[in-house]
Amino acid sequence: MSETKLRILDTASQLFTERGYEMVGINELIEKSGVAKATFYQHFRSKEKLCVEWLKQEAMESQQAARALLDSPLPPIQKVAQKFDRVRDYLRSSEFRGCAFSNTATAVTDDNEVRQLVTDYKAGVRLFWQALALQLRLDPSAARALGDALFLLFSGAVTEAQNAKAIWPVESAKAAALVLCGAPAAS
Amino acid sequence: MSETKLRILDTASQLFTERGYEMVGINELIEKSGVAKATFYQHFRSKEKLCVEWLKQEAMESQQAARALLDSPLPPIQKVAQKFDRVRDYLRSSEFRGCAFSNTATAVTDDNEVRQLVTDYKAGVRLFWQALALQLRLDPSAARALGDALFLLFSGAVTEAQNAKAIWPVESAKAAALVLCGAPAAS
Amino acid sequence: MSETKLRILDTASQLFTERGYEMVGINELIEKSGVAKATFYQHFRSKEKLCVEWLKQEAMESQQAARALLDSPLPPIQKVAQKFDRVRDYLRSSEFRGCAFSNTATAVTDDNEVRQLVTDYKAGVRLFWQALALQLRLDPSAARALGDALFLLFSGAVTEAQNAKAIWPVESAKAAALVLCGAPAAS
Amino acid sequence: MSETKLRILDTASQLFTERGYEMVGINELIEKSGVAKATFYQHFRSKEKLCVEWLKQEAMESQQAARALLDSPLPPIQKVAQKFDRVRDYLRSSEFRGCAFSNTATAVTDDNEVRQLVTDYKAGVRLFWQALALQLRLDPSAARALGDALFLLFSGAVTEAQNAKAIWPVESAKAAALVLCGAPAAS
DNA sequence: TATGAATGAGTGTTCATTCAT
DNA sequence: CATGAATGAACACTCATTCAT
Repeated sequence: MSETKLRILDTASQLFTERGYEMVGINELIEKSGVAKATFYQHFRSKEKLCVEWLKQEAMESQQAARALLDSPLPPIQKVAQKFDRVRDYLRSSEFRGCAFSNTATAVTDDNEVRQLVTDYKAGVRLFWQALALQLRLDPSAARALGDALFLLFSGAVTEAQNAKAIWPVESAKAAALVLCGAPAAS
Repeated sequence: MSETKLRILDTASQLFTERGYEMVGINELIEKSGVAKATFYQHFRSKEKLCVEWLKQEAMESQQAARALLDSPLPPIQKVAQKFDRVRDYLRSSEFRGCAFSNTATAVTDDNEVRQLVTDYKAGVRLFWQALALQLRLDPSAARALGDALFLLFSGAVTEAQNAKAIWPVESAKAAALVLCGAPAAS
Repeated sequence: MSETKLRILDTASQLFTERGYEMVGINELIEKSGVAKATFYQHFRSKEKLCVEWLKQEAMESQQAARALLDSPLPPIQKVAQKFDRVRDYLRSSEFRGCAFSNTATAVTDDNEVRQLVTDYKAGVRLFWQALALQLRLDPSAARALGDALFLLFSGAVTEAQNAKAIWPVESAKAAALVLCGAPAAS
Repeated sequence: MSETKLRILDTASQLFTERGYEMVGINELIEKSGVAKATFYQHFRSKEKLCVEWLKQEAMESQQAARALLDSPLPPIQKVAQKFDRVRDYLRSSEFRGCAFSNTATAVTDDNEVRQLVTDYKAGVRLFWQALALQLRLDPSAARALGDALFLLFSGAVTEAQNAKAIWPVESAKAAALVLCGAPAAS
């Protein structure tokens, strides 16, 4: 990937994260990237393709972090706690902009490459939580149920932190998650 | 409220719900409403004001349903179940478009009347879940924690049902909610 | 003239004077007048007709004042001075909005009732200055020349006071006018 | 300056001069210029910025002519006469559209870049007349007074030529100007 | 006479995209 | 590989005016 293309992608990542896919125009994007408009279109066939590449990159990074956490030697219950702590830090640092995938999905039509990407990404995240739940309990059926519950708690926490511009949803969700995992409730 | 204004508001409600606030232009809106552009602007000072009226109406209906459920003679645990069942039916009927408030919030800048409306609405929903939790347990502190957990599970279920275009998140969230409420787990 | 019509005309007079004919919309006009839109159009066939009635009224008042000044027992040279003093006071009180007729003429097409009104009004003003000049000197030809000069000085003073948002053009024009009239120059 | 931008500016100059800044819409402008709307906005950030560029160009040309006249070896009294003769020719050729700066000032709000441009331009013209007066008389104070008188006579002549669609105001003002300059009156 | 509701034609501006070089 | 210039279609919004009652 050329240095120019990377610079555009970085700029896009920053702007899309900050304000959302459709609140960022091509003009601002190329200006902040320092490239000409035609140069942009040489690297990305359309704004939507740029969005796709951005989300693919985000998905890759997210999946690597997820795998690393799964493979780490921490006790599973602490992995759960860490996941919430990390998103708390991320939300604080990003002015509570929430989940890039969920947010972007609201801005595109249904029969759309971006939509498919979101669906696939979310399916992957769900699998992560189920795998993590498997590390907690041996019964596969119960693990799936617990994993889904944790996934949904986590998703709700991110969404409502974005809506409230506050961190309490993450803390509350973390507490509930630990309860569901069988840990003694924190005060 | 005049019949024309109601017709515009109904059209807007449908289009905004289906495709989101900023994916719907004034031109389409007035065409589908069957009114002239100037007629629209005689009833709504701006597109954003229309959005505000739409969300206010949605909030009112939602709050009335919430109050009715709280006041109903059902056992509290069944009220929790019903809440999830209702959103399941709604999501099915609306092609999984998710929460109008969360979705709209992603499409507006931060210092904005719409944003405030979303924040206020969500605060109201949170209070609903806490009140419902209070009907389950006597300890107010535990009730608040449970209420928040249910609120976040519910929110996550709606978000991920929208992302997956599937109903399983609602069912899974409902099951987890019942577990948190102390009910014996359903299969 | 009905009381309603008068109220509209008064409001128009104020708004047109303050901001100019085309910077004032019908909507603002009827709102500030406190009448319904259809009521406005019952009294004035169009915005342009309103403009015509406004200018006619302005012209009448102006001509009455001019006649009164001509007929007053003051020494002619003092009448000249007074004319400049009065416009100075008017400009100060109106935030230097200048001549309603000249300003309005710039905002309408050429083959237009308003344009004709402006032309006629200005011809009247020119005659006023010539009549005043006649009171100063007996030679009719020289009086016409002096009258025109005073007319143009006066017009330039009003225009440039408006452009500069300052009163000096009126004072300078007055001084030059007095010189032209044969008075000893003021310092 | 690109050829396209120049074409737009030329078209604007012509239309604004003929009918005034706000009587000319962007649509007509681009159609007469033969460019697409977006092309226009690539060259001018707004209609107002176009106006600014137009007036700046007009001001530059005017100032160059003024300087050239001041520097010419003509007797000062003939420079005065020439100034009036030139504006007479211009008014005839432009259907008596008058002063672009004065006319435009009536069409914009007060706290406005265009307004400032007008004020500055007019201050420059005033200085021109004062400088010209200085070439006639040695006493600086009297020169300032004479310069202002000539400036206002000139301005009034242009305004009233526009209102009357006639050339006599320029001729009368010229005659008066020569009188003020101490020349023997022309018939 | 007075009005509330409706309108067609326009305003200035921005969008993502393409072309010729 | 990069660019400056151009574009059609859409954007949200306002204009002066008219209609039915």
